[in-house]
Amino acid sequence: MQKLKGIKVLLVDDEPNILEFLEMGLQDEGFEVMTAQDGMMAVTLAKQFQPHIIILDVMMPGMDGFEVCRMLKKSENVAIIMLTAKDEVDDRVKGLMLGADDYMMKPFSFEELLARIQARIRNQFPNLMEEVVHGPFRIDDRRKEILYNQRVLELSTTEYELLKYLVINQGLVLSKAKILDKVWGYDFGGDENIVEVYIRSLREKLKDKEHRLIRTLRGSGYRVDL
Amino acid sequence: MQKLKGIKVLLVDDEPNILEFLEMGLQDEGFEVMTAQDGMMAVTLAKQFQPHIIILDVMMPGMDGFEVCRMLKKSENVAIIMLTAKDEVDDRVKGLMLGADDYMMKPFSFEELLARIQARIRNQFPNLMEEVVHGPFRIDDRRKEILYNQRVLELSTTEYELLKYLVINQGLVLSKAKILDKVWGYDFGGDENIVEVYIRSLREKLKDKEHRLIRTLRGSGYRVDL
DNA sequence: AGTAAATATTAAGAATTCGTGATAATCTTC
DNA sequence: GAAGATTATCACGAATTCTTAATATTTACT
Repeated sequence: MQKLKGIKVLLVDDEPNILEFLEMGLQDEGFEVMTAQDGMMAVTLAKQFQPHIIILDVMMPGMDGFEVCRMLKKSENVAIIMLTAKDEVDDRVKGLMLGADDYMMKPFSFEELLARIQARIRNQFPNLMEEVVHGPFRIDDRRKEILYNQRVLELSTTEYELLKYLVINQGLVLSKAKILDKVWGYDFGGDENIVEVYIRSLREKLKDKEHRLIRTLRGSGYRVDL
Repeated sequence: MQKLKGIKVLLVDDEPNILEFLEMGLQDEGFEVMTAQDGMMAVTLAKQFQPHIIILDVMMPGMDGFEVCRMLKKSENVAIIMLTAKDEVDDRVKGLMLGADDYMMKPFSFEELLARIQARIRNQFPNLMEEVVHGPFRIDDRRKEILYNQRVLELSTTEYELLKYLVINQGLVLSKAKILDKVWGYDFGGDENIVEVYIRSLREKLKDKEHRLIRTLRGSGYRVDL
């Protein structure tokens, strides 16, 4: 498995045992870890420590996880994974989770948490991975730039997000529904046609006239071949 | 002027005013700063945060500065500067200070503290010194001046702070929300438009007619390219 | 080949975001 | 307290981006 270097993780939970358990485990994996036991502390620490990712328990005395998530998402570029007990998950909670990037139900295995963290990092900070270069593509997320054959592509935000998603999942077939979910968000009401429109725009900018780079798999979706 | 980058400082004092004053000043100088208001917290934070240097007030309720110093010096590789009120300094205190690397008597000027910190760092972490020239920009934080191509820019305070923030984070995309947070403060109530207005003013003074120096990334923010 | 479904292409208008100049409010300085 | 600089607000036009919808083309299947 790939090792991530210099990734900062902030753990927030009111149970010291869990906190310590996770802290030791993550440090062992090479993460830089800090911990907070309540919401206020979490917000303060997040501003100071500037973590890449926050593992955030929903149920806490005082300011709860939702509140913390809302406050930080506004201004900080950080991935948030929410933790919740299994029996707390109803629709209301699910709704509130939406600000987060991912969520997990307790109890979970440490391996699972690790996998989720890696997935988040890959998604949100692909430049921190040792592998930033996907064939002729180079994704620089901090600059919000994608290079194709050493040339900067002039992309709108949506085009950028879409191409990034496609390239990162290079080799996989991605259905339009899935693309819509990931790039436009689960609550996008419009037609799937918009994906086609954007794919076309990307192909044009990539001079992919023959559709060899971004392949159409009729009935299944699209796939980037490198 | 030489600048220190990535130096972590932990401030420990029970007076929030002093704490805040020093924190802002040091952050302004480019240090990574965290704060603690009592001895217990200081020890906990020191273990997690692994600061290069600790500024430690002697007189605190609960665990006092000596105690904290003793505990940390045993196991952590950290420089400690102790702070004490002038009238507390007798021979007994001097004796106890010996564990520390340096000490200062209150009141002291910020400049003095800076000098001491720099001296300590030079001594204990000589490999961390760095020059602060960002391409054609030279930021002189003591004079609150920014030079662009050897010319002094005539900037208002806000313009100065904004340009400094942009230049220091050169190459990164900074959202307007984030800029507001960092330059105007988290509690600024107004509209994000003010960022646009100031960006415009900076572009004018930088003669950046083509927006090549300060680029707009529509929907994402701004980015300085050097 | 004929047909239906899926995808591609295009263009137009809706919506959003940004830039700009004017102006009001606030703070400084003499 | 007048003059000047600075900061903040506002409104509107310009520019870009997003979305939709209508039409064309391709593909799969009978």
